[in-house]
Amino acid sequence: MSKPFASVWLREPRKATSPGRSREEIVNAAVELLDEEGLNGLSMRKLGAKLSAGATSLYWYVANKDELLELAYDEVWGEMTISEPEVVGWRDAASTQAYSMRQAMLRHPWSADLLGRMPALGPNAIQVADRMRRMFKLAGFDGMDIDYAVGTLTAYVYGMTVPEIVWNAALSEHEYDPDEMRKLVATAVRDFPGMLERMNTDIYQDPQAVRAVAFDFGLVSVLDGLERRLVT
Amino acid sequence: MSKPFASVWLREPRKATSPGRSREEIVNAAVELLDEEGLNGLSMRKLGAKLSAGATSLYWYVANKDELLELAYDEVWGEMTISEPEVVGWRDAASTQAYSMRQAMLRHPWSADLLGRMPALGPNAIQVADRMRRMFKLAGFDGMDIDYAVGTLTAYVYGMTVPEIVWNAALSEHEYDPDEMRKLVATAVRDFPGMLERMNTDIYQDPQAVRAVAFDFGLVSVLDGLERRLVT
DNA sequence: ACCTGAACACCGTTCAAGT
DNA sequence: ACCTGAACACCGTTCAAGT
Repeated sequence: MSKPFASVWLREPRKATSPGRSREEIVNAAVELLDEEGLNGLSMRKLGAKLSAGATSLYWYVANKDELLELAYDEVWGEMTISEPEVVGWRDAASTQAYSMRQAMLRHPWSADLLGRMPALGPNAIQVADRMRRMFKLAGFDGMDIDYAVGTLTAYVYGMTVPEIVWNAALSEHEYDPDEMRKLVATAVRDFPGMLERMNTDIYQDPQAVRAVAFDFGLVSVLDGLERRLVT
Repeated sequence: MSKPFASVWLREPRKATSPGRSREEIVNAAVELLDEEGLNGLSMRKLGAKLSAGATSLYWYVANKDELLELAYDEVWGEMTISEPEVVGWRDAASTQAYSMRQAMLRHPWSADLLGRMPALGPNAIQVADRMRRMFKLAGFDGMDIDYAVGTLTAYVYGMTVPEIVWNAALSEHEYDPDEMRKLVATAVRDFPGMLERMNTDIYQDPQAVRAVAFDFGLVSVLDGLERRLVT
């Protein structure tokens, strides 16, 4: 109840000394393990083994597993790029940013899980937020509206990408067969005739392509909606 | 790799017989436990104890813990209401739907975590999707655009609400002191002068109010953006 | 048909002890 | 300063056995 707000980012890190392992090395190994085996694949013992160390030696560099995940999580944010809004204009920069967020998350599916578990307070996450603020400021937003715009765009990308990742994960556990999937979904949806309309589309033939179109549709809508805030 | 796509919703449930426990009873108890103690507070042993049963007797009703969570998750979707779009118009109905999604998730913070972990395939989730489709159809969307519109609105609400829940959870672990929080954030943000602008606003005095305004701002933007798809 | 307890293979984390 | 192994208190799940 009254213990202080805890996050790796609010503590000074142990200074890196030359010999032995480093926090950076550990985080890199953790990201690798997470990419290969998912969130459940990462245990302190496995990570220790990967570094040919005792499982508990990691606790010298990191207070606990959650801190380690915070550090790994921020690496994902570090992969998000943005073009300079000053040269390409804010709408282009916003689109680039949105696509790059989506791609970074898709590359590291475990980030979808962490997103719902811990706040993004790392330096990379903050840098992304800072860039987006500058972008929307340049667009003409003012005061708190800048933050609201950042929040809206970020929320859209999150909300679109997380279910995509979850869906990918569910599918990757077995061979994907469009017809079989169509039948399964038809079963789930049997009581809602309106939902059956979608059955005959090509969603199940090429889900990736459909999701890309869907992402575009929503992105354009969100950007149009934000642009509208500027003129009124 | 080649095991079939697994989800509670694609199996026939064991038919409820009169004596003994029921699946419904178990799910209710699970939701209660989740509300009280969060996702980590739910273990099969604890849930068993709550029902004064052996931990492993639950496996008669449910294949594993993930299935149980799927069932609990769908209960959250069951709490989302929508006004009839035919009487209030699609924009009003969409707003109501968005607020009610947000509220349902806020009432069950563990849903933020599940969202990034398993697809929502339960009957309640499907019913919500069906209602939203009808709503956007009435608005004038056509073909796949109906689904894209549903996806966009849903994504926005997710993406906005999940970080809100995560933030609430991080804060609820200690007494909230606006000034202390301001200082902590100032530390995290120290290298980004642009971010410091926000320091002097009232975000930290009344975060709840600010988040409500932020949600509105984005919701109006998203709906405006969707509306724009209709005229062009 | 339903429920049980023992057992297995895991966890994260603490801590005294080593170098 | 760094690393170790043993130990603790948990997990989810299986399964033979009970009623």
